[in-house]
Amino acid sequence: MSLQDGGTPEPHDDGPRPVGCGGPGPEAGPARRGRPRSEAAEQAIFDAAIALLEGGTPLAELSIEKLARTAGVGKATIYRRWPGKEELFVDLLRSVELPDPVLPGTSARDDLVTLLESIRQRGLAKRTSALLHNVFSQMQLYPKLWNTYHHTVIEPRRRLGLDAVRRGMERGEIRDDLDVELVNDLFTGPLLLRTVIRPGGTLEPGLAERIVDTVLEGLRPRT
Amino acid sequence: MSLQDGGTPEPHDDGPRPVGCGGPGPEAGPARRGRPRSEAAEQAIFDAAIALLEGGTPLAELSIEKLARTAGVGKATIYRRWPGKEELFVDLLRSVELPDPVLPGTSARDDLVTLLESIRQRGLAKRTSALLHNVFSQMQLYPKLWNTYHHTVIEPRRRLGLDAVRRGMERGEIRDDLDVELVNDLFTGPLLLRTVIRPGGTLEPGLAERIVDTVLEGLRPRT
Amino acid sequence: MSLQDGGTPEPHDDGPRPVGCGGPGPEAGPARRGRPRSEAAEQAIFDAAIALLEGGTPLAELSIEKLARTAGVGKATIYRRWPGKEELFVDLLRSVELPDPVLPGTSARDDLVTLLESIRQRGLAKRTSALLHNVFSQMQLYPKLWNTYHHTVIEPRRRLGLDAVRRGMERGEIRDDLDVELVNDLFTGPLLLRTVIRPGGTLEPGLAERIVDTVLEGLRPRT
Amino acid sequence: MSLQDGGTPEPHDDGPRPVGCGGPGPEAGPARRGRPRSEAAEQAIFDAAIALLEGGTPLAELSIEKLARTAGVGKATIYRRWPGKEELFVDLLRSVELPDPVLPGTSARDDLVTLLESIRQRGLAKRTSALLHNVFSQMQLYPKLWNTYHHTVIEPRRRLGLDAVRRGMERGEIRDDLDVELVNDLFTGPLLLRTVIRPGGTLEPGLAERIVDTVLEGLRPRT
DNA sequence: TAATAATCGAGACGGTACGTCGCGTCTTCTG
DNA sequence: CAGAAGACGCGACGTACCGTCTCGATTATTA
Repeated sequence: MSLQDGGTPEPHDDGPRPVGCGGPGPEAGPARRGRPRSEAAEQAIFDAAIALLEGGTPLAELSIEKLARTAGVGKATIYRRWPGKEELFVDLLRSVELPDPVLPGTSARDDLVTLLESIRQRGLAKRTSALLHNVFSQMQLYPKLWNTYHHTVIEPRRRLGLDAVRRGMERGEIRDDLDVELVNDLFTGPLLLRTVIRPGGTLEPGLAERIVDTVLEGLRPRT
Repeated sequence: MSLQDGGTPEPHDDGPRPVGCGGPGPEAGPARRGRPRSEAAEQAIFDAAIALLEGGTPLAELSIEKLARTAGVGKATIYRRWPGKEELFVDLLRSVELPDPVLPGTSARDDLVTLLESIRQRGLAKRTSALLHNVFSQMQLYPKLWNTYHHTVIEPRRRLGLDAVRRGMERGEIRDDLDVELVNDLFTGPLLLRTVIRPGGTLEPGLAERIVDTVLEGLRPRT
Repeated sequence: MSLQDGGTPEPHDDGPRPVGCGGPGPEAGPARRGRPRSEAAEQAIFDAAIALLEGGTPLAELSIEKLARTAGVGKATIYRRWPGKEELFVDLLRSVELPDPVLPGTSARDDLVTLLESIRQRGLAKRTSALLHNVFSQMQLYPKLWNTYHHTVIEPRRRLGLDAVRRGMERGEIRDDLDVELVNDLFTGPLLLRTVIRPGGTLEPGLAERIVDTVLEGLRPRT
Repeated sequence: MSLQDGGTPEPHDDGPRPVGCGGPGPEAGPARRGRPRSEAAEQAIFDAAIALLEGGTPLAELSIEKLARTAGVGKATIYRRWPGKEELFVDLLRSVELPDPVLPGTSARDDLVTLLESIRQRGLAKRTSALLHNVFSQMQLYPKLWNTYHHTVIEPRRRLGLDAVRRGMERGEIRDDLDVELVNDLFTGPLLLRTVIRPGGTLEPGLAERIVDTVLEGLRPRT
């Protein structure tokens, strides 16, 4: 599925239309024929989807039929772009996702705080935006949607965390006798718990710092 | 929703039928008239649901229609018992859920290890049983199903964790200048992360101990 | 296709529903199960079809979708009864067809005049009723519809004509050295020509007598 | 509809293009600009249509879309030439229709036999050619197609028949106290009955003569 | 024992959505 | 310009489920 290409956030297209160049320059393309797809229609579809989701429509009830009607678009125009609902939602989701954070690299603590803060921000955005909250909280229904989201959004950030932990171990900031994967989960687990599993969980400011510091220091009373 | 009554695992019934007794003997009720509901039908419905889910049917495609057909049961027989799919699944889920663990109370570490181990076991059960994994991993689609599961399964265990942490603070095993909720999340977050958010995550034996000990001790290198 | 059973003008049904008894009495049936089909719905479908056709809708544009909408009926209710448009139209057509004429048998001339007069009447009915005219004049599009109509309506009347001609030959009213089929066509051909092939053709009163008498007497001038 | 012009068998064109000359040289017209229409495309369309119809496609299922795909032609290229399916079929039909017969004029009998024989030949051609039979037998669906065919093919031959009958009356070969229209229908009706209404009807050699002679002589036994 | 009443499997009911196909129009690029 | 290619909004196709509603038949309690 081209949705997992990870790099290009371009809309999906596995139809009969020649997928284009792949070459280095725009002059290399075989000049795809026929009327090009309307960007306006594409935007109308996205807009309608967001409007419906913000209007309270649950993801499970967002039918292609209603979507086309709201967008003033033919159903075929949607099916021409995405094979089904799931792929459409992946694009929709990616179009509003925050970009990967840039880690300062000054220390393991700073990196981890930055990373967790970006997760918190995303969680807050989800909370304020009915759209994202709805989509994300119900996303596990759709395996393809979930997998794609996992590969393109979750996994890259997980790697950021793993790298930060590894660097911290090399610098002596973190014990190096521990499993890197486990250590990473100790940081991200609590935050994701509040964001995804317990959607009502509080994501107050400073939470990222508190988690990082508490995990780093441990819970034992200091004598 | 009567599904949140928490205590009685009896099937839902908000129909015209007098709700009956709940008492120990048949003489306590107003003696409901007419043909009693068939337990065989009920079991056939559960069996069919489990068979279909284990057969690979995604939860989203498990229609009432197909369920009734597979179970050899009339659709009305299903709707007479549950208002919809979600409520049926709640009952189905509860019927295979493990009971709450009993904490030894000997120390905060022991309590938390016991609690996390029970979560791990449930995760393993989900992994071996295609049924539960399917239901749980896709459950967030159905808000009611999710809420009910949250209230009846997740929340009680969260309270167990909170109590264990609080007791640990009182006993001086855990720093008491920390937020109890946060501390609890530090323990359960990593495990739920692997169970729910990252379903491929490893749940190897000893994971509970490792999480608890690492979080308790912190990540700072010991001099 | 049960539409060619010729005898019973009952609606078509080749679905999963057990077709019933076939036995001699109504008590022999295996007591078909489930909710019986609604006669009201059936009538509503017919009414809507007639209303639409009389309202000027060409047969080719009479979609099942519009029909269901007009009748206030689900599409499945239509497809449950007829496999497609053609079979529905056969029933519709038969429901307004005139019954076979009864031939007096007094003479070949009387029989043939009666037969042709009934064809003329049907043609006139078609002309006044936009419904029948539309259906019939465009019917040849649908091979199944045409075949069924041919077998159940046209062919029986053709046999009536053949019998009348044969009796006339036996009685000495008609030369018996001629092909019966050809003779019959000499009578019915002109009338059907005006009715079907040249729909604007005149079907004035007395036409049946004139055709029969002219064909019987021949065109040669009497000396 | 320009399709009823009767004379020129040129393809329909009511578009913006100046209709051109018909003259022998390019200097006679207003010098139409731009690329001229491709005759190859036109032929490809006809060929594709005939191939599909002979391949068994019913007229009702011969979509413009499939036609263009089969012909390797853009849909616009078809719509540029004909307003719709019907007009295309008229041209298609005319391109394979036999020319009007030339009546010998020696006697009413000879004229009528010649005329009926040409109808019989057309019927036979239809029977051997799956194309024409399909088109003609299903043509009544399309009112415009039917009307055009009627005006350009049927009506001229009807006039031929009427003239022949009239001449026969003037010559004393046919009783002149009869309605000319009726007499004509007596001849053509039986043959068209077998050709169109009862497509399985036999069109054996000598049928034309037998019909004409029988109608002329009448059915009364000669004493 | 007979009447009553709620259940059973079965399936029809009016709807909504599915994903596909064809309509006739349009918009792009190539000849 | 006309050519092919194909996207556009639209609407019908035939199927699947939704949740509700009759059916005849079954199985209890109550009279």
